[in-house]
Amino acid sequence: MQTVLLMSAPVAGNGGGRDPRLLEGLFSNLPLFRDIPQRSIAHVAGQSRTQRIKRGAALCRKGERLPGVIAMAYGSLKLALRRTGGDEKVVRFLGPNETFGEASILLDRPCPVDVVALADSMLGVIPAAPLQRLLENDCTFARNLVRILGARFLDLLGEIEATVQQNGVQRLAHYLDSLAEPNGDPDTWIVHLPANKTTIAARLGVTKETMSRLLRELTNRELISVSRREILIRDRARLAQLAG
Amino acid sequence: MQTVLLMSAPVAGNGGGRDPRLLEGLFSNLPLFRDIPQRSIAHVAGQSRTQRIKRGAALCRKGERLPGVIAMAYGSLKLALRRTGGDEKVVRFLGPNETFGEASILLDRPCPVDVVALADSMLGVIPAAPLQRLLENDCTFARNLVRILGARFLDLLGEIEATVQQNGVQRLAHYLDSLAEPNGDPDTWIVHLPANKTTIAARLGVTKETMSRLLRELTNRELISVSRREILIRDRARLAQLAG
DNA sequence: CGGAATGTTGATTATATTCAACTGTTGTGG
DNA sequence: CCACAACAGTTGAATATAATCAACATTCCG
Repeated sequence: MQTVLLMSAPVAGNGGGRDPRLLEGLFSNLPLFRDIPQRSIAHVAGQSRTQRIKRGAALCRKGERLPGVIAMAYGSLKLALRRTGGDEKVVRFLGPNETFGEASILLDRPCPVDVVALADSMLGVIPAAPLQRLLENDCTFARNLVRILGARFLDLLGEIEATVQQNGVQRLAHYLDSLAEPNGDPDTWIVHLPANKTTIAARLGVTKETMSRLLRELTNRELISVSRREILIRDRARLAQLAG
Repeated sequence: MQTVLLMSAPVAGNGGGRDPRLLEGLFSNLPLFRDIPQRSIAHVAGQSRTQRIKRGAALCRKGERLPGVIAMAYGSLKLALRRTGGDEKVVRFLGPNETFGEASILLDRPCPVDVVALADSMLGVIPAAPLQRLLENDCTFARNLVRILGARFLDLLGEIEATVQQNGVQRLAHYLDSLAEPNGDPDTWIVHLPANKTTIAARLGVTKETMSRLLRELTNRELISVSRREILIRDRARLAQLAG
């Protein structure tokens, strides 16, 4: 642990600050900077800043300019599209060591989604300029970006596939299956939902009411049991089968 | 016009063949190879082949390995996801000088969609090896890919946004508006549908029956008139307003 | 403790699908 | 060139799925 003496320089009241050490450590573990020389990473970190953001606050709204590529240190964010009627479709959750905004920043396009904190969070903000320069000068960085953007593209296509060819129950079953983690008991699995049920509903493209009914449906079939954000998978095989 | 003497070397019965000249010309105009030295393009062309494909035939099925990045010379393809019940969701149409498969090929992933010819077509097939080599050795190529993949990603996100927050009429209105071309008359616009109505329906994510009803709806409101694949936009302002 | 946020439930409604029958169009081989 | 089969499009009725509306219950936090 760093002492207060080493802690970051002036932190603005708005939650922004500088802390090149911390940023360099954060960036070094990102796929974005894989195999990039440490001095390049340090240089980018020197141009970047940290930002704290409170649960419920928006880092950026759809259509605004993103301040830079976002690299999560801790907490969690949601990326969401607004829907008619005030509700939303969550496109992705963002947790520690994940990044967002590469495409928007490098193509100089406005932010395609709302970016909102689900919990008090801290993240690094890497402005466009040093990334553009790195893209010009370091082929490894360009190749990292090709991998990242390619994977994002294919993931998104997978999302479309799921929403287009599966109904609510199937999507929920698949989602739960994808989050299943081993339990003490070898027969059952546990899922800890990464957000509240309303937000998970938005992630699955249904309303909270529908989500509630879907969970009850699976509970009635004795496939799962629900307790707050903890879901016990009682019959993973049948659940997976349901997912298609 | 080339004479028979200059025409491509042995063309296999399956529609595949070699024609480095033609391929080099085709590739030179692609964003993929922008600012790439002609000799590199020629080298890639030397490793590539042409392929003819008949209307209705599949170039590749979802889950299979793509033979390479596809570069359209003439004709048109659809990229589609299969849905339960045998119908499909068309993700993209592909016309002359457009490319497909960069992400799948470079990340060595299976083809994420069915690729089917809507008309007799010819295309270039660029196998993975020379592209991988170019990616390793030519930063410009890597940067081209970053632009292309980034744009594809943002386009796809736009698609999701449209399907998620607009109903059928709105999507159709927006789609027609996006295809509108000037007419003789300055008050009206014309749209030539790039495929038959069933396929356009699949592009918009509705059934052909719904598509038919939507078109009639817009016709009844005197916003358009329909004649085969030709659609006359009679009131573009109101149509665009409808699109939201 | 109390108010705000989150979640549940039932009744009703909107939107588009499915099914079925029918019409129109196109392209092919006799 | 026509007959005809395959394909494409239209229309109506019944149905499925999930959204919306409204009321209430529960949980979370300050």
